[in-house]
Amino acid sequence: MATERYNPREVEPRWQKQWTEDKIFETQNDDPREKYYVLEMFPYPSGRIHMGHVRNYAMGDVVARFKRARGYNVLHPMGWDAFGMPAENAAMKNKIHPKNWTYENIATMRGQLKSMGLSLDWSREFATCDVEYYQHQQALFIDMMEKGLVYRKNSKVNWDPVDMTVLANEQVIDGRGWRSGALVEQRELTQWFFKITDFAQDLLDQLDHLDQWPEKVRLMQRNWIGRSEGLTLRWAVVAETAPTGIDEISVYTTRPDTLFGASFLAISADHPAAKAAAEKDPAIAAFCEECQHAGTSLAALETAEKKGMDTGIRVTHPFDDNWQVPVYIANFVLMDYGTGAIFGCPSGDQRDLDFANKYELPIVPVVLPTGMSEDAFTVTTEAYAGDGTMINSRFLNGLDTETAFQTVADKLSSTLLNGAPQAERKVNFRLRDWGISRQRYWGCPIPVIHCEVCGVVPVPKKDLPVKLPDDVTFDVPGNPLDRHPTWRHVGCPQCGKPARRETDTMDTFVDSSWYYTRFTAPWETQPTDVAAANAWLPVDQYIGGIEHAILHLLYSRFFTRAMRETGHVGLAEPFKGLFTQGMVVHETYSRGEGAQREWIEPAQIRIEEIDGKRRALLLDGGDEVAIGAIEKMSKSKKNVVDPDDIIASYGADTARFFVLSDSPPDRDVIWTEAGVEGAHRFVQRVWRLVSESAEQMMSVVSNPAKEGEALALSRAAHRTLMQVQGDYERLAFNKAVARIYELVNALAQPLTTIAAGKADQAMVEAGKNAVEILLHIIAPMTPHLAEECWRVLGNSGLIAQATWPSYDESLVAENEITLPVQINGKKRADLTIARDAGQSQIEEAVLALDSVKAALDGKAPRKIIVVPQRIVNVVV
RNA sequence: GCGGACGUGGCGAAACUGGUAGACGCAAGAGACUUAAAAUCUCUCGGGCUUGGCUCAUACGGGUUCGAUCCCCGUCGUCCGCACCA
Repeated sequence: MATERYNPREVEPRWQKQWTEDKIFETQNDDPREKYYVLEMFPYPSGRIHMGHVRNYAMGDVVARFKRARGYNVLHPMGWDAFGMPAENAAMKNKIHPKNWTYENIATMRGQLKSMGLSLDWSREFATCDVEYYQHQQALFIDMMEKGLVYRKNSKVNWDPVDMTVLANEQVIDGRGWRSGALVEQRELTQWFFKITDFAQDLLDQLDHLDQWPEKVRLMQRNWIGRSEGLTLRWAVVAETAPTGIDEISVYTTRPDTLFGASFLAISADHPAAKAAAEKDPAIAAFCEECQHAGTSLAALETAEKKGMDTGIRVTHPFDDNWQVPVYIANFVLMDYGTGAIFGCPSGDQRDLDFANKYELPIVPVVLPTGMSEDAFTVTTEAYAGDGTMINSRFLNGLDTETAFQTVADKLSSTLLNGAPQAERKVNFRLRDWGISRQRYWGCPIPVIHCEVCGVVPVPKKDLPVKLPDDVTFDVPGNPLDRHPTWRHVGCPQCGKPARRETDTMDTFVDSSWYYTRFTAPWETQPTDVAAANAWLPVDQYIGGIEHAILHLLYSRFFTRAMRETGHVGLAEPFKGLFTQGMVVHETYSRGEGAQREWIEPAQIRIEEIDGKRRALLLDGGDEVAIGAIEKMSKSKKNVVDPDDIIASYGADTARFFVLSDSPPDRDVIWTEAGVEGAHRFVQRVWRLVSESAEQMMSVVSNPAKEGEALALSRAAHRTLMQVQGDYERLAFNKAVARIYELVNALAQPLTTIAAGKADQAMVEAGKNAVEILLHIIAPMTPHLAEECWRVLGNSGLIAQATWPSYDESLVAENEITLPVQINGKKRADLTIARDAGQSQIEEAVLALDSVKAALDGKAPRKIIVVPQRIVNVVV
């Protein structure tokens, strides 16, 4: 009867081997059962998995195993988001080829994931840097080109003159390249763009129907798309002030109602009128230059002074030919939003007001806040941007802002200027088209050829893939594809003359925008097997970090739409359910101050409590170090715990169980050594209780008790089964864990009695039934432990393939309930009564209680409130 | 600046979204077993008091309600997203 301690180092690999040999997680597309697609955001192969991965994949695995037990045909695949800059950085630093670096990392991380015992279908695995994958991405690109969803245009980019590359905005820190530290220049380059703005309205509208997404994410996307309704309004330039070729300036406004409050126009330094004015006036040219070199960093934007310069240009007010308005170049006007020009109404916009005060422009209040008198209302330093009644606005006076908006829009839409309507209603989006050109080697080559005669020619599909050449060097900065001796030279597919390949590669976000579709038929010779994609998609449950709330998820939503337009899938929304998990965080330890500060790894520390205060001491030498803030695990703060170490010392089940317990899954979880030990104690306890009693239970039938001593045990098991089932459906893993602890606590006594051979037949049968339920509900979280316990109970099959048990209704429902009894809203007593007792029966019983009698003191109660199955409140 | 979320014991958190506040875990304390330690088991564990009971307590101040951690108004604090978007 005495059993050994549970040894995960021996047990876990054994079951992993069995699962692999039996191929039980390999999913068939022709399986007739109802489908369920669960997916965790695939990892970037940076080198080793971290605790964030463990948490992410543990959650997905619980869902996959649970749904499988519930009878679904579950698709749970894994792959690698394998293109990107770190591989090239490693190449430059360590003289290793990006391809080797990447595939070596994948091999390492695959092994690590396998040691977690995840129920993944490894037969569908791929990496985005596999030619077999990116060739299809190139085909998609060509199809999208044909549908007009791809185009080229000149665009301003952040250019790092040292690394000789374009940088993303996130890679520019305080105006300098994040790697080189060089001052970043603004350069105009011809870049490839995806027309995501074609779908702006639909991407916005469909957010309302994504009801299994976190509200937070939907809101972030809504803001990012940034829809606004307004007017483009053309202002005639006063002829004698006009630069060459400029006879009107078009502005975008969401507040045409405030048109009579206009005191200036402001245009971007990149606006054609500004450029024209600059040609004539060196001072203006100098100002434009200054605007263009202004820092793009957050700090620079925050503190940047609003600056402007009068161009000398004057425009005529749309409603008054005798009213001239000055045109300024302003450093805060963006060329790529609206028309690159605005009209300023100082009384209604704080920024316009600051500008007007600085350059002594008129401030005319035009909107009177409701409930204020016109005499008392002035605008000096604080603008009023709200709604109200129009004043100082001629024919608009007395109208509300909304009516005034429509009046102005109607009038100017039917007024002609230079032969066209002076204004047009216009919906604008903040969302910009997606620039995908990257001047990098380690990415998917953009499959086009530049021919001097034919222009831009897509690579014919029969010539795909455009493979990355292997023989590249990284000893000098810049894009190795650009300086490759032969790769870029190619014959034009149309005219046959010498031409050159596009050397830009695609943004890695393109790779991750459709991988979930590829998983549905990774063997297919086309990008997708449409039938398979339509059958599996949408992903029922997608799980990943909140950091992808906007870009990855929005790009994927766009891509599915683009793939629908090109006939590769039949739906628009790829992810039905989305869950954003919290991070794994850890205390930080350090010694020293300021620049001398040295961060210390948790593995080198032991925690002791001295005089009631937690202290961190170095293992080596025992010096005390400072305990710092709890932060996201990061290499720089050294507060990382390596999953390999945890799995080696405690096993995968303990690691999985711990990251799922304690914190709600969408919140951060604090990694502590004590917490892990707690999880490990649980694993050991379950093993001990089950293995010690298994021999007694092995030969009996599993049977819940309906009466007698064992009833409580059966009730606890079946109630827990019902609750945990609900918790898993809602991804409330922490609650499931709490209830499982409760059940194990309830099982401890009976199982000990059974193990000692002192229990009667009914108890042993009920015990076996309860243990089986326990194993089923822990199996998704701690699959190896469940499998091992399942075996010692005498089962020959795998619990990973067993069907989820159903709970017995009669054991879940209580015949008698205990109602709390309140007097004036404060709990004073309990009342145990039949579950189906009627209102009057309950009232009678309540009035008979001693404490109620005492409180009433012979008087009748004012009111008795009975909430069925909940509570009774007596109002005295 | 705009938008959003959150605030409950020493700590992570529960409370079926208006019905017994603190389940479960961690930490701590006491005890049992042991030559000893580990492991295991039992008990205590928000504050106060006149302690078999009463009372206060869910950031703070109000309100609605028979009843508020939950709804409403205000204040403070923390975190997140966007950020010159016209």
